[in-house]
Amino acid sequence: MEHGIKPSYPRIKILEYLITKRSHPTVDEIYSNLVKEIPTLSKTTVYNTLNLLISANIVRVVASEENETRYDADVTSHGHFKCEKCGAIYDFRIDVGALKTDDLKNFKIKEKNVYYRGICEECLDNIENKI
Amino acid sequence: MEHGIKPSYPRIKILEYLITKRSHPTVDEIYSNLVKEIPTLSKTTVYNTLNLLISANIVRVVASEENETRYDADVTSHGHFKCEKCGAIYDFRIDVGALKTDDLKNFKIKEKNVYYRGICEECLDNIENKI
DNA sequence: TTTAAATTTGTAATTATTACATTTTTATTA
DNA sequence: TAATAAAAATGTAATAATTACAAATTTAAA
Ligand SMILES: [Mn+2]
Ligand SMILES: [Mn+2]
Ligand SMILES: [Zn+2]
Ligand SMILES: [Zn+2]
Repeated sequence: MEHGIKPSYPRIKILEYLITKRSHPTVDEIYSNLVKEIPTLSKTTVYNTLNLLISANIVRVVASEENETRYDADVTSHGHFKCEKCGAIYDFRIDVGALKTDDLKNFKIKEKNVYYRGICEECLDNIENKI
Repeated sequence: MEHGIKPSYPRIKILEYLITKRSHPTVDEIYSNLVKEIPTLSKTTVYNTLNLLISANIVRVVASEENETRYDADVTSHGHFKCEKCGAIYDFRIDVGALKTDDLKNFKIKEKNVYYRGICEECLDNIENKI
């Protein structure tokens, strides 16, 4: 595994889950799905591994207003949209660098997050079709 | 109180705390400070009141990566910067409307959050002075 | 193969938040 | 004003997320 982390089986599977699913899952989602394949997996290992991946900058936490921590293996700059109907978190492209932030000119910015909330296209369509 | 909420004493004090302090406090901070003045205050009341103010759109939750909910009585559009040294959350002006988001053109956006993390000017100065 | 180091596990502790029944306060009406 | 009803606040218990930590297991090194 990259960044000097030893690639144990649980670690590989957890990162693989994040990369392939791209659902910005919670610890619970990761654990519930992987425990089928790795019956000895513990939730503590999921927490440990995610925190390890975060300190290695391979994984990021999705900023949100909810008190549910969601994880993302895409560490490139992009925004998140959470649908309040279906709960899904969508990625979207956004040029965060284009934003002028004079107020922070003497601050050291390490990470930028853009988080929107609303109703996704699919849920809007469903509402229309019900009428 | 605005928006049809009856202005009880705890409600007034909680909103007043948010407006005057502007520190984006946690429930714990609000409770710990106000209980000095209102000895019968309960933490549940703080939670109830904040949730009430949120549904009335008088108060917003600050989006972040931490699992600590922080509240803000400034519901106008602005960004938040969290200093990882001192923990303070700074407001900054940002023109969120300037961001193009073609990916979300068929989505209904209800709320936009911009959250930065890094080191604030004051903490950077302190680090320099120690050298 | 022995030994040491790293990783994983399970349980307990901590913390944040909500649920809910009871009490208190406030407003309404006789 | 006194009785009543409605709203708000309180305290405790329940739930859920996360971390702490010691013991067990696995992996790597000698
Ligand atoms: Mn993402
Ligand atoms: Mn603010
Ligand atoms: Zn949706
Ligand atoms: Zn600082």
